Amino acid sequence: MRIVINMATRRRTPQEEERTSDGKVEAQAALSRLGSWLEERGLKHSRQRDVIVETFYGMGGHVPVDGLVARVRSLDARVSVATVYRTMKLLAECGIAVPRRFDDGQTRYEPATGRSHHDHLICTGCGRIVEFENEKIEELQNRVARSHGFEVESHKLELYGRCDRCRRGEAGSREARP
Amino acid sequence: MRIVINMATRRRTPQEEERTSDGKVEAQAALSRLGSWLEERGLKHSRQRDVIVETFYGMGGHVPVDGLVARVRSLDARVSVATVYRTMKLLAECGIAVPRRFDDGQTRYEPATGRSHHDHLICTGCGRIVEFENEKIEELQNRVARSHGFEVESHKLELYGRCDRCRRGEAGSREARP
DNA sequence: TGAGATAATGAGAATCGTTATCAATATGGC
DNA sequence: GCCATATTGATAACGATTCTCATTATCTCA
Ligand SMILES: [Mn+2]
Ligand SMILES: [Mn+2]
Ligand SMILES: [Zn+2]
Ligand SMILES: [Zn+2]
Repeated sequence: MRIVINMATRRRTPQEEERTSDGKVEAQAALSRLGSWLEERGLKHSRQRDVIVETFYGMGGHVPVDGLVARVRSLDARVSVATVYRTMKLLAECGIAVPRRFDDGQTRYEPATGRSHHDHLICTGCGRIVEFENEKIEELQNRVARSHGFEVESHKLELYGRCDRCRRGEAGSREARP
Repeated sequence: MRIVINMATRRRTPQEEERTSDGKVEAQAALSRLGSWLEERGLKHSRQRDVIVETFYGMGGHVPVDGLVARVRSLDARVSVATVYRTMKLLAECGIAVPRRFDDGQTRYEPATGRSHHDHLICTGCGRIVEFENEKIEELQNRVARSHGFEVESHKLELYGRCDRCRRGEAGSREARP
């Protein structure tokens, strides 16, 4: 077995993340990170920000804002949509969440703490989203960009298709169809 | 020199297309293709569809709908936005135009006739859009998808970064900033 | 050529996701 | 607790696109 500190601190792959994350510890880390980020720039804490962060981390995956609003409101019915949108923007700014816009015109957020860059496979049947990393593709992207005089700052790579489950006729849907 | 028929009929690369397309001949081809497509399903053709197709092909590149509307209206001020949207959807359906949604929330269309699949480099400085094809990336995409049980139907690959011109400080803008 | 059937159009209302406005409220340092 | 000010909630506004529906154009066939 490896040294525990090592296991805990290195970046996890998407697959590992999916297996190990239960939301609770991640949420705590995110909250304290948000806390110091806010203090550094003279901003204030709030009850609703805490609720939103905890709920967000509790949901996991690629969370659409309206879904998050619904879940948050089941805990505190007075939280407004505006606050949820504002808070998720904050989380993106301070590196706690990453916004994703797939092809269905709504922004989803996914937890970012301790996770590495990855791209997405999206099932056009059931909406399932699978993450992958491919160093070779990234390398080729940089190469083709440079050959056209570009320096890549970011990229978007989404593969749309049918997952194995859907090709067999089942219609399981764990993530809402995007 | 190669045989002329061969040069004229094979699919052109993005770069060749950019150099050779003047819009006029392409527009004629597109119009007749649209004509038979409409007749095949008992639809009618119309003055405004002709104007829209001609204008669209005259503009070239990656045309935002509002830009197309403006240009069309300079020829016929009565054409409504609804008609332009409807027509562009038609053109997409019959394979004359391809819709593209880059990261600025508006749909652009590009001419599709006789062009091959390609992806895009987008300059975050001036909005310039450069097209590229990379067979190796496509191959790797299929491979990674299959390894996760997916069969790719379509994909989106966009590389965002700064072009050579912009990195040198110029701010030339041939395509509107997306 | 003209009537009838129906597809297409134009104007504007409606939609959707998101952001802006602004008065009311909460927070944090003193 | 007080005050300055950051945050909130309710709702209006927004931009892109689609929908509605009454009017108009196109096509077919006599
Ligand atoms: Mn992800
Ligand atoms: Mn293109
Ligand atoms: Zn599926
Ligand atoms: Zn540029």
